Amino acid sequence: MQCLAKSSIRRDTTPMNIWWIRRDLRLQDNQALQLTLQGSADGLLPVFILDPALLSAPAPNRQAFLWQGLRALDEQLRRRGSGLIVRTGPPLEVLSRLRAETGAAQIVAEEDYTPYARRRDAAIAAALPLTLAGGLTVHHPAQVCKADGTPYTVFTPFSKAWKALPRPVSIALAPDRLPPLPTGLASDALPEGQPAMRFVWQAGEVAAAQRLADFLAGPIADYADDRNRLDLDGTSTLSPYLRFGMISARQAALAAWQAIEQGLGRGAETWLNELIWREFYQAILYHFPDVLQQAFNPSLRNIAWRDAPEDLRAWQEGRTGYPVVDACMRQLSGMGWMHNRGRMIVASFLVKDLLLDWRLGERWFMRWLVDGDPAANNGGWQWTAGVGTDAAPYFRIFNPLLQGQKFDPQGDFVRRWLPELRRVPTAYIHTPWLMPEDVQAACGVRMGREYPLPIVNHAAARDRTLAAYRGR
DNA sequence: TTTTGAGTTGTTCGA
DNA sequence: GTCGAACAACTCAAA
Repeated sequence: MQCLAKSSIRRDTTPMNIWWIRRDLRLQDNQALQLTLQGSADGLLPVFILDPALLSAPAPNRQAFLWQGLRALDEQLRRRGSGLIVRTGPPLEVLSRLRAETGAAQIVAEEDYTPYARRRDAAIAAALPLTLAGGLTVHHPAQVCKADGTPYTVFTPFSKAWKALPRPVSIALAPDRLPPLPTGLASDALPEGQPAMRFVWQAGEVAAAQRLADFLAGPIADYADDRNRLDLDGTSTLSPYLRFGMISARQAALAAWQAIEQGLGRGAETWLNELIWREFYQAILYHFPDVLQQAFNPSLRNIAWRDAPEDLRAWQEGRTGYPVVDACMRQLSGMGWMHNRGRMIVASFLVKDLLLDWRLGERWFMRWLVDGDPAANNGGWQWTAGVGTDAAPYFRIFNPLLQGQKFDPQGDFVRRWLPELRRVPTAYIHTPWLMPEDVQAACGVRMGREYPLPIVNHAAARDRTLAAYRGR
């Protein structure tokens, strides 16, 4: 009762519930928010917790995006008569204290499927009245299972079962008005946060909706073909928004279904499939949390990876001597994002040309990606390395020259991210080491000086990798 | 229980 | 230049 006496909060008038915001930074189609409002209490306490266990991981771009998104959410909340409360510390302690301060009854949050989130939530649910709501995915991972109740581990049957489930019919609109915050409730300041690069991402629900509208008005029509082109803006670029729930998976899927009905068939179908891939990897992580530590496929856990820190650094810094690989890596450091085709190219290069452990690449991506999501990132890396569920066949090794020529035919993408190659003729843009001396002189790129020679011979590296995979 | 068909995203080689 | 087959064998999912 001591804390009651000390407290300056009026807690006698309005009973309230806590909306614990984690990766659902939106007011529209937010099941956790709806559930909080539907509870017995009249008051609403939107809370974001700065959890040291999560924020200690180096991810400057994602954090900058998060802070910006929280500011945007705070503004949306204020406009509706509420506001965002920010607190710092281990979530269990923070929530306990907050309940003591305000007399809040229930805590509601959107369910998250990472092993850390599940451990955390289980511990909190054991001590406090925590209710979890769906929303991170369209369908809960436990819903998309085989007839015998076990999870799918192959994409195609998973997607068939996913599509056979009843479609969500409507989304909940953002509430017009929200109950006011109790007076005198302390809130920590949001960190400023410096992104590692000139930030091109506009965070928040409004920006997400705009991005979706732009995608639906243009690129979706040719998505089936153009999504693979590095030199075009053919993708949705919604991944950072989906990562932080600034748009819900359900909103995206509904948009895809509508587009299909409006006759944007092939493009929209392909995009829906990509959304289902996202759900697939969330489900894999949910059912097989160990994938974050080791290969899903037990027979591929003992590949003899090379130990070559110099090669790793060359890959990280984008100076492997393969222009398309280097341009993609510079795109990552330059904008905290990489084209999906690029992710496959550089992942294949790290694993199958350099024969370095896929987990090194997984970690590097998590550090820099603004959309870095443990499930999707891990799924992608295991797929490329050929060690995961439904993995690429061992012999599927990307040839960086062919990939560059196919998906960046004029070299526009390479020139955008590797300005040192701007004057290299298109005929040599993906194979600058083949330039004769006079061409090198003419375009001002001397191999080994302005641009590195390839750090590995692809054909030889390919044979090395085939041997390593056979010999495991 | 057994059987059958299928499995995101590629490359290379030889006709 | 284009085209089809080979690259292994295995596991999954469903009948």
